[in-house]
Amino acid sequence: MDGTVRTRFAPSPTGFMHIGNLRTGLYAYLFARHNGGRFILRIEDTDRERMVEGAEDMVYRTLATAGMDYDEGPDKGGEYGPYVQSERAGIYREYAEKLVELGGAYYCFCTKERLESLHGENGTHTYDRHCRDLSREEVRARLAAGEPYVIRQKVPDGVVSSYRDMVFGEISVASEDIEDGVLLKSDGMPTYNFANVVDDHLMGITHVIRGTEYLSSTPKYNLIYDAFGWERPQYMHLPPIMKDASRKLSKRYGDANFEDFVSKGYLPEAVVNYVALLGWCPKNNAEKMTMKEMIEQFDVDGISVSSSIFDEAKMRWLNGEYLKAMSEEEFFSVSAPWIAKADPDGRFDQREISRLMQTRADVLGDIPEKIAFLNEFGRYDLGMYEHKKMKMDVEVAKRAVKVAISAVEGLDVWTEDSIRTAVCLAAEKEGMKSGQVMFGMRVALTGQPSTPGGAMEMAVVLGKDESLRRLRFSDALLRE
RNA sequence: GGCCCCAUGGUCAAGCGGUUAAGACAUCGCCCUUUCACGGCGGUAACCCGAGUUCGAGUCUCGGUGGGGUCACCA
Repeated sequence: MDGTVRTRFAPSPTGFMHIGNLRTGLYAYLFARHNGGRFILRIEDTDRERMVEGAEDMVYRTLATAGMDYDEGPDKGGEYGPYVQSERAGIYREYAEKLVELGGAYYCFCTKERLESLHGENGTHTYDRHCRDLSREEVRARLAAGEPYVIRQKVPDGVVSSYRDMVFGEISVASEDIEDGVLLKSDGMPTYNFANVVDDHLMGITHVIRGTEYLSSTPKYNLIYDAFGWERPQYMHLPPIMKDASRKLSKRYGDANFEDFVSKGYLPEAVVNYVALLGWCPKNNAEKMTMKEMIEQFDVDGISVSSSIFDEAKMRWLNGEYLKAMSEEEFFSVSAPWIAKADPDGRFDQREISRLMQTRADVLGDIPEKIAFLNEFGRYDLGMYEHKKMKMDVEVAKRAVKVAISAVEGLDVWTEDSIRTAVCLAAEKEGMKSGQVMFGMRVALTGQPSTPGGAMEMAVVLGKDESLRRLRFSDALLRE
């Protein structure tokens, strides 16, 4: 032990990485990096039935795109491997047997039927310690006879197991409230709890960072450390992230998972940034932070004890901040695929569209819908021409569109400036306010009540031919 | 039900015995503007309830209520 902080992220490969899971890993990562320590990835696949094909790769991919680099892991190696629990089965058995020797565990031959008869009224199962005091000889004989068995923890009587959690403080549970849980299953695989204790110890984990679902069972695991004579790690339990006031975000309902957000057009760094804020507030109260800043600022004092509700609206806002902070070039490179969805043939000026979208989209996925009018233009509701403040109605619009057509049809140079000059001049000649002409022109060009830019910008994006075609179409529509 | 934990605006949250109870998102209004945005300015909005402790309580203690977690050969 050289005092180096070592934390681990230990997901089980049972599906997508949801936001709550990601945050747990992120805090473990930030804590390790903040303290100049090491961050370890361990795959917990002791439950073969729930394993999902490809889920392990998803873990690697997610960590990579989230920017959480680890020092040791299944695909990275390290001196404490293997880092996949299914490859460590022999180790757990060895330690379980050793714990029996040490008096901290015992063999149990109870059948499933017997166990089921123990079920309480509320669906609770409390093992009655039936096999706890079997004689050494009997155990040996039944083992030799090949009877199936599990190894259970022998919880000492009359003690209160307590520890100081880094975020929740003192937690104590009396031993009469702790069951003699299974450590090694009849298939020879360890239960999650036992594998965790053994692995965390063997891998030199100094700080165990995980969700509050383990807050009240930690005293039980500590008893195992004690029985082995091992030093206990520090614990940092994290409150849950909720979907609403009473439901947790969960994999089962397909809630909020990282990859989904990325494919919806969220920037990975924005998602990570937002998730970091759910349950943690840095001393300087900053909200938009780079990973580097988060590492610098990360502090246990800022972690909250109460649960928080995931708010996509705020994440949208944060994502928009990231988008706006990009250079035009950077934004173009990330927005281009989304622009192409609405304009697959590249008929329009993609760079110009990108420029217009940068301040108008919070999420890249908003882009196709906002520019759908590029490829979809036809009859539309004339009510769009109504605008009290601009003193617009269909009658004014008829004149406006006419003026707009006459103003621009002879134009050789097609830029915002040249169009504006021509339109203003024509409006003045007709005794109209230029704003009215432009308002009418914008609607006539797009058939939309709201557009990602003004009339000049829309005209430039559409180009002269398409602009005139649309203005004439609208002119005809208006006089029907 | 037993045990453990939690409780500041709609949401994220600051606050750690004395504050006009921050800030952000959302929302509303105004300004800017050729529309929509962006941007700027401003508004509405909170300490779950009840007892204590204290000169003084969002902050400490206890009780209640509400919510979450856990009680598996799942993780």
